[in-house]
Amino acid sequence: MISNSSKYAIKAVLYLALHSSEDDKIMVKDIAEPINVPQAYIAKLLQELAKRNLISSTRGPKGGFYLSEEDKKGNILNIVSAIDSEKKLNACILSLEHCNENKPCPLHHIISPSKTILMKNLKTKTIYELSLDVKNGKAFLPL
Amino acid sequence: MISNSSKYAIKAVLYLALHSSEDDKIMVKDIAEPINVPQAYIAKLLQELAKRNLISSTRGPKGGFYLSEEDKKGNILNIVSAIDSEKKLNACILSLEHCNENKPCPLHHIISPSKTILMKNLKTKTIYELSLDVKNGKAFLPL
DNA sequence: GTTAAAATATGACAAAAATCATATTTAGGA
DNA sequence: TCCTAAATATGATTTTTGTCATATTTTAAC
Repeated sequence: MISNSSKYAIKAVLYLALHSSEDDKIMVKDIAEPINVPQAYIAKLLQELAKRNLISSTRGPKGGFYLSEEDKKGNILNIVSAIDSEKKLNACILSLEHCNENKPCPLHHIISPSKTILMKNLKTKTIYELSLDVKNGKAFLPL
Repeated sequence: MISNSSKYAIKAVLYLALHSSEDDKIMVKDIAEPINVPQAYIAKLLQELAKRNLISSTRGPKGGFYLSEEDKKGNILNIVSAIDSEKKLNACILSLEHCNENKPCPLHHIISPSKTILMKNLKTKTIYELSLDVKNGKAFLPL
């Protein structure tokens, strides 16, 4: 339901939230190591996020990836949606089709509460707020 | 987190719960079609479940798969565990390591409530109870 | 016992996801 | 303006997952 790629992307974005700014861009090679994801792999993911304006980047010397103030207002669900396909996300965790509150499949009531909560939580907090938790010692890195 | 194979297995088991008994075994070819899963594929999955005693089977003429009374007391989590690896199941939905209540990663509180609920729900109801929901019109098939 | 009907075991093949490699484009600084 | 440092684009390779095929074993019925 949530791919490995998404998880890597989340790691990278949180890393950027904590360590980058418009004047302090970070190159892929300096992101890959601390978050423990292969460089070529995370590069591809970051490029995709940049293309969708979820993170920012500039090329050339002194270039790199960073989060603008606007970017920091984004949420985790945005990241996951960008990497995984929309369909996968909306699918029931057990991918049952034609299944809803009115005409539930036998598993609907088993699955749907957790899905509802997950979706809500994934978009409630901003990237910025999540990074604050780390600064305040309420949460810990590395992931 | 929950593979396609698991979902197919669940479908098949629910089908067996509704249509089979010790005196009424069902051959793979008669399961594959109604649940809309390739025969050779579901066969492999059912064999795995049978090996782990989550469902029952006998070979030869008049043979087939079925659920014993004991089998019907099982839950969905058993099925999923048998097909997907233990590690995958226990992993955080975002597969963050070394992450717990005391030392949560930034996403822990976003993820863990939904995971807790899912795990609980997956083992609360028995296969039998789920099949009753269908008989009573509280839930609907096919999935 | 022999036969036929079923599951079982094994493994080949295909598709998708994850990983890695390389050539191209852009931007800053000498 | 030219060189170099960075992202970007593209796509090749590997691994995992899903799908299919076939030979073997077991069991019931005659």
